[in-house]
Amino acid sequence: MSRASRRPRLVDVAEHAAVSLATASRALAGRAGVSAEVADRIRQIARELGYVANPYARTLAGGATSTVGLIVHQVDDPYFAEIAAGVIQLAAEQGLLVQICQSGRDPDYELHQLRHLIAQRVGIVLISGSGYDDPRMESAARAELAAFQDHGGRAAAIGRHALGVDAVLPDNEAGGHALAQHLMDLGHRRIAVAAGSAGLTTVADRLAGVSAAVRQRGRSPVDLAVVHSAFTRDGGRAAAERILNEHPETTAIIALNDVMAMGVLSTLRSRRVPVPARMSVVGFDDVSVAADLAPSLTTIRLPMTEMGRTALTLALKPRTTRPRRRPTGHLLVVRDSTGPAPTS
Amino acid sequence: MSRASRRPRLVDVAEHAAVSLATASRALAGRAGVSAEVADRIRQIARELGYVANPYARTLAGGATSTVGLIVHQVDDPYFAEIAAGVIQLAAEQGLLVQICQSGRDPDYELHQLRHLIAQRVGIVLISGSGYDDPRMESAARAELAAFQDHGGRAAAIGRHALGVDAVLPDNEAGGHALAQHLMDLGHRRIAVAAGSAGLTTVADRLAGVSAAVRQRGRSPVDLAVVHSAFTRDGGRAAAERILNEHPETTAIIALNDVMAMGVLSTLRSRRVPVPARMSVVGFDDVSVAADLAPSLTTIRLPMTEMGRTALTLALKPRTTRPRRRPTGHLLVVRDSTGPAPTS
DNA sequence: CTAGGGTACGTAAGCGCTTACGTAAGCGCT
DNA sequence: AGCGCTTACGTAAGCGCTTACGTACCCTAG
Repeated sequence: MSRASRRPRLVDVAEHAAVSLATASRALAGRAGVSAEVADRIRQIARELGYVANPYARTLAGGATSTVGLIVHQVDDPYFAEIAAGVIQLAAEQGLLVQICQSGRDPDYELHQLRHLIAQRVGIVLISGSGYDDPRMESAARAELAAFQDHGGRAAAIGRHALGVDAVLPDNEAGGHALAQHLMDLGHRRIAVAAGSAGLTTVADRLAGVSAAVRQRGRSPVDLAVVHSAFTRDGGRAAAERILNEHPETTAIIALNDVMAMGVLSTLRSRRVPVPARMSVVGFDDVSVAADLAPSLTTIRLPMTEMGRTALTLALKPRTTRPRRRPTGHLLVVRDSTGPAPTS
Repeated sequence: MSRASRRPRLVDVAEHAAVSLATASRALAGRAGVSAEVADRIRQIARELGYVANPYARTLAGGATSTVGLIVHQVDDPYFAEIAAGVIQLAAEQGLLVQICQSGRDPDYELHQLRHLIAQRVGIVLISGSGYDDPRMESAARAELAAFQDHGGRAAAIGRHALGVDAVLPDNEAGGHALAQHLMDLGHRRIAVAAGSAGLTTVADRLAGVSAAVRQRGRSPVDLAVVHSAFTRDGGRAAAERILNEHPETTAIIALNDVMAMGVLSTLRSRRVPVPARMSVVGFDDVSVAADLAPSLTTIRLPMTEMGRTALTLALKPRTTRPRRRPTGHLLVVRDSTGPAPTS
């Protein structure tokens, strides 16, 4: 290996400016104790030299850690991809770097990743994905995050509320309610839900909204069948199979997220069930491809990219005594996958 | 803030094991100079204490940097999301963390991100996205990577070959050739290409394959119209508009990637052009949603996730004098978006 | 004119690790 | 027995920063 000149260090800047290390450090950090003109000169020289602080030295010496750890289930799931895009965007604007981990939807592995991230001394942890109904499932992660914050770390959650940290939370219940309402308005009376794994709060909340809407419909009762499966495309396929087999009279399927809806549509296509003529389908999230599916998907729009940005914003603000909660808006987007209930 | 006990440090491990810092360090790094039994004892104690080396201290002291920087255009573009998923997967298996950056398809910003990553002292840089025809566009990045490697950094590229580093490269030309061949076999003689920005090697290569296939068809000549636009869904929409307006006799559109194809399909849908009855459409990449589009997309399959893994694998191997090139397989996947040319 | 206090800067002590070098013990060889 | 070599370990010098503390200096008030 050749050895081109090494990167400039802080001493180089200090020497050029004829000041001490401490002064140079203070000037570049923008801290008090340096006269304005000296600080300007130092910054100028640093720029000319192309000086960039070594983050390892900086962090080791007790400075701020400038990296944010982001945990998602799967980056190539469009829901998480959009969240990640938002986080990365804002991080770049702030000069932060983001370390990304996939939990693969496995709570144990997720905990492992969380520990790993903290062990790697990231300054901020952002965790997305659904929480678990059973509080014991969350308690380990919760404890880990609490200890992390006690050591000065900052954390925020996206779409989960039981972690004891700031969170940005969509109103899953209202969204579920709106979907069911939309279908009932179209005359559907036999509705099936392709739900994600039982035990997930996201599933429970969205489902609760659906049930509530159905229950409010006192007269002309509605049949509601719930089939649990994985929150993935294949999960959606499996759920649709079961719905077609076990609840053949169903006229509308509520998939609890868009990725499942894609699986549902796929199964309906291969089973030659016309959508929406014979079966209406709705999703949840409005991932960007939802509009391009066959047929385009009626769904609840969540501002994923913005959610990612908001979560980082929360984590960047000084911590409050009680965890903050930022609600996100949501919107029913009606497209071509829903239509009037077939008159059998 | 409470101060729960600090994380264990190497001295703690050393003390418990009654050895020196140096010995503990060697044992945990698996380096020579420690007897097997002592090394085992040290590792055992480290495990019990839950010791995890501080990566900042380790790196500062000259140890290996264990973080890989990944540059993509946009994480929520499915092509890049799948690459990222592969990189993150393998990195996790290897105990590495990945820092991810978005270049937003802007060569200047990409260079900025590259510099930032290197300034942050990542150990490995992986760069994806298309290269540029004009070698001067790549030269700055190339120089940056060369200097980086001279300082012991490792780098690999995904889908770009002019960077002077190891690369995993799909055969874009053969893919383009296969697509054109497929359409000509179906009887299409007026083909339009919805190409990404001119100046991108990926575009040029795929286009070259298309042209070659058309040229080889000596008898029964084929009209080929090329429309350049952005490598995005909106770019696909715009290209399709122009094709419909300026080349109304077109019977098949080759979108040079799937994301553009999504835009093309979207435009055809709103313009009520039946696919494939009136117009065949093909894409390139086979992103996971390609099968769920309306209609499902005929395309060239590239193993994106595997490409991500391969790139990291290359970077992890000791460097060779000449940059290595790993070809990737590709496969024509025929679905419902292509059909026989309409007999006008 | 001097005590007290603020400001601007320098000195030096780490942060937690890796590693070059030093040393003592054990080995085989002449 | 004495030599040199290897092996196993310890000592200590950094890596490039931040920051507590120390020291000039200047300004104001008494």
